[in-house]
Amino acid sequence: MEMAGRSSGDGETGERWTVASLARRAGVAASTVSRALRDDPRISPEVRARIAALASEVGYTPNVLARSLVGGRSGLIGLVIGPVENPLYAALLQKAVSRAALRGWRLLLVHAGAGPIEQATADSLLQYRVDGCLITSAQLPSRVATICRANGVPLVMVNRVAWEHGSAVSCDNRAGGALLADLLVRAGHRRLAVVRGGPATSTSLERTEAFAAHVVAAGLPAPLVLGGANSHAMGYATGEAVAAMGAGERPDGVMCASDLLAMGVVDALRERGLRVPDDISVVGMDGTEPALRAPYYLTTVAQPLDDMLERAFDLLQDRMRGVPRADELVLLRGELILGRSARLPADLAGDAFPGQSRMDA
Amino acid sequence: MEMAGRSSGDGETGERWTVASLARRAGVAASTVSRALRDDPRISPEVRARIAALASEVGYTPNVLARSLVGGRSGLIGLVIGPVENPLYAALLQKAVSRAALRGWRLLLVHAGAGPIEQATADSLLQYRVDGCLITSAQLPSRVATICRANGVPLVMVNRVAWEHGSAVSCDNRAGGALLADLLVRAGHRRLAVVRGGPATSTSLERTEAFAAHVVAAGLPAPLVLGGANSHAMGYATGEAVAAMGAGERPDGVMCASDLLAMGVVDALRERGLRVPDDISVVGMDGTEPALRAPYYLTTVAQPLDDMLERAFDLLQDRMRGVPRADELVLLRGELILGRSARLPADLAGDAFPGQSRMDA
DNA sequence: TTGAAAGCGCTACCAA
DNA sequence: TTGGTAGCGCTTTCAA
Repeated sequence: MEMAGRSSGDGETGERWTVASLARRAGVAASTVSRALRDDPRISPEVRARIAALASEVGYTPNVLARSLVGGRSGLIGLVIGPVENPLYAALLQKAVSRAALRGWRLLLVHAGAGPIEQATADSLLQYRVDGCLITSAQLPSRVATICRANGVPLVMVNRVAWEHGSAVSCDNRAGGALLADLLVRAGHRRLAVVRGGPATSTSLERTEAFAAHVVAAGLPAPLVLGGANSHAMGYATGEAVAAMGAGERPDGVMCASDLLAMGVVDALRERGLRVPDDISVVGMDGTEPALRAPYYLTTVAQPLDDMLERAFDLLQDRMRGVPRADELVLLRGELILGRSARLPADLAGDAFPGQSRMDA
Repeated sequence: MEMAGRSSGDGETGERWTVASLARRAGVAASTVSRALRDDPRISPEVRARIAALASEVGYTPNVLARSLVGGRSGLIGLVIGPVENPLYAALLQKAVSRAALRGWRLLLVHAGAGPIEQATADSLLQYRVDGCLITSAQLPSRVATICRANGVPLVMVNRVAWEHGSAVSCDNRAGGALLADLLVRAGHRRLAVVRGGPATSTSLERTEAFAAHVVAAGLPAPLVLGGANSHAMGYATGEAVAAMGAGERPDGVMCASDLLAMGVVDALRERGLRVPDDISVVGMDGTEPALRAPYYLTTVAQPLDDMLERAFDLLQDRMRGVPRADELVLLRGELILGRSARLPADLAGDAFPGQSRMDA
């Protein structure tokens, strides 16, 4: 009943309409229908209008699978996303979907989560002939990257540095780490600590290394190194450990490799009766939404996710057009967000209350 | 260089291998290759082994698009997911991906987020000939549902009741609401309030209605009705309002339609100096991970997400096989989680500390 | 400006 | 057990 009522030579009842059935119905050739539907200028306005009307009347939808078969492009982008319990990846996912749609691409969800990618799953990239692949995950090695490279599938990674091959768009983690170090140092902190994320994640390494380097360069002792996995639980455990330290050795400022870690640290410190930032300053990095609101109001460096994705899709598009291009690494500057989780330098103290205020990093 | 070295009659250099090129190379017919690769029992073991070896040697990957064209099924499931900043949807997404992979399905990400689905996006369901569709979102009306129905695409909704058509798998929200009401009433709360989510979401309505009904049935005054959107911000605003009430009129127990709301309420109450649960009990619903940990340790009803998805995929699979089946509504019981955000009835008081304890709902 | 025919990569059918 | 052929729905030559 969605189809045309009568099932004469053309509208095969119950079946979906095709270019051929439309052509028969309209009394033209299939090629004409095909061209008309894609607004080929060589088709006369009348015919085009007639076919367009017919198509919309019967609710025709082109079969992209068939189109891809001949055209060679599927319109699909493979998406590998990190653990979405991390709000950062949740945000990336959401933005990626809408941005992809703007370019007429659809996302094939290849993997989500922290676990390794199974072979069968990775194979689907090839089986579905994805035009490109977007990897959003901090883990360094990846089977998907290997497959893409071996098969000429354009690949862009977001929030991670390309490991062996593929292009990448990332926040300038070193700049961010240095920025936070500068902030804490200028605010008068003297005993600092860093809480690291996963040992194999470029983001964590870059952020904490740059922080430490900047602290040392400022003449302070090297920060205490804690953590080692990117999770709230790890942050919490670290916070407990810090709270258990004697007042003489306890750091007065803690830089975390991610907001997730920072939230865990803050939770543990507060549960142990320590006040943030009065007793100890905590800063994070990522700028995820839950970290910016109550009860954290975290001082952090926000990743410019929209810009990152836009650039990532640009890189992908260039390579999908077939133009051979070398791999690129694009670094975008993060934005310092002055929350209420860290003591501020005197010259900034006015900015921090009551909400967050932002300044370019 | 991924291809075979010499480009004789078969291995077209740089191009991907096809059934035809494999056949030429192996000196057999294309149909033989096709059958051999799919382990058709009619192919002799030797030939099959030879072809399998060749295929794996050259790194052949079947083109699913072409296969779908003839076979009629794409192996794709369209996925519409709610706002993933809500950890509930993030968890659902992650579980859906891995569970789909177990059945050999891939997820085509059609939409993510709270916004409405654009027409072009919804059309992709038809264009890519998805075999079925999974909607995970609390919003009641949906363009996608209409499209699926009009085109015979099997549709299952998770965490929401089917609006006009389609099957659905949901947590038994009424039972959950009643369970929480019972818990609070038995613990001696006398002035209760409910914080509702979006006005058009079945989950919110069912949960709060059942809660209220149960409270009234217990002989207490009808709960105060607050809220009206499912977000942390709304929870926070509601918590502020509650905190501002005079001690005489302020509720002593608040039931929230979601964990997200409950977290907001708790954050606001605490920021205003009220203690949870000493001054006021707060319970949520969903059982999302952030709500279960510090600083919330929420008392809530956890949705059995794994079971829900499994059932949803079962429903989908039945309908994808072509067997005509009526729409079904599957309700699964949630699990009461005794956290630390609500005062407990005397008979349960021992269970609640120090971690969470669980009991079947 | 339109039509006829070939073919994308694969599977299914009918013979051999 | 294997091969040839047709055809899925579409686009794209090449002719008319």
